[in-house]
Amino acid sequence: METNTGIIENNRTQMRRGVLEYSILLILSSSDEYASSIIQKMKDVNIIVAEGTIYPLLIRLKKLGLLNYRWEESTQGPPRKYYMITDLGREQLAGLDAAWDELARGIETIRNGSKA
Amino acid sequence: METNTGIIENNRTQMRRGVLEYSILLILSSSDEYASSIIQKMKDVNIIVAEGTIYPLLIRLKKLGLLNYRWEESTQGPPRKYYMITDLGREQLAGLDAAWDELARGIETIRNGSKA
DNA sequence: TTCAGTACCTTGTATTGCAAGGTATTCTAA
DNA sequence: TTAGAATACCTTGCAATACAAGGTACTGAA
Repeated sequence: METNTGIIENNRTQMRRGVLEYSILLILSSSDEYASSIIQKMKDVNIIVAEGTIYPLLIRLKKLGLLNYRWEESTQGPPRKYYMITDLGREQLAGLDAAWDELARGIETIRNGSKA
Repeated sequence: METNTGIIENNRTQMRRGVLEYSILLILSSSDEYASSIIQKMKDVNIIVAEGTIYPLLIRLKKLGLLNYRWEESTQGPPRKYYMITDLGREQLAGLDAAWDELARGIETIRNGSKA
């Protein structure tokens, strides 16, 4: 059992890594969210990400001017840091959309080539 | 000018990284190739990869038993090391196909969610 | 006042892609 | 025969970064 620390699981992780920032910007482009809710939304689509990954990343994207945040009280625990996307963030997101499309097209092409 | 060492280029690279092994296995699943021709085939679909990346990777995949190679004379230079995929390689490739599909579906879902 | 739940954040480690540099073979032209 | 260009192989060292693990702090209930 647990033979699955192999190539596949490893690559699944690698693939995820490539789209982390992209996913975050995508999620925030439709609504403001706080770290835990972003993690949950990603988990919902099987993109698993750890806390230790998301916090530094959000801070980095904030520093780059792609995100901002506001504090908001919660009735069920400590205050939440809601992140929102900036205009610059939306600009960059458009570029990432294009990058993703290009990659997906590339993979598709190789895949089809291997059927020929 | 050259403001493009920014988030986008960086992420484009990151995205590529996630699919390096996958692309190599895909390419080798349809024909045997040597390092330079793999690099060229990937470049053809806009997945840029450096020599210093591909050689260690091929060696690693060989060690893992996913690839094998044979030497072949060339009329235009030094002998070429042709890599071929093994049965184990094909098995793993199937897993990577699934991993890619899952990721692509996940991104697609988030994307559509952000239109709603 | 203690515990569980939620939310935030930091540190250290390990992986790994790539730039740069290096070796070797073949062919061509001087 | 020797110099250079083209092709092909490979290694070393650096930098980036995801994550596991560990830590702080606020809230409400028992």
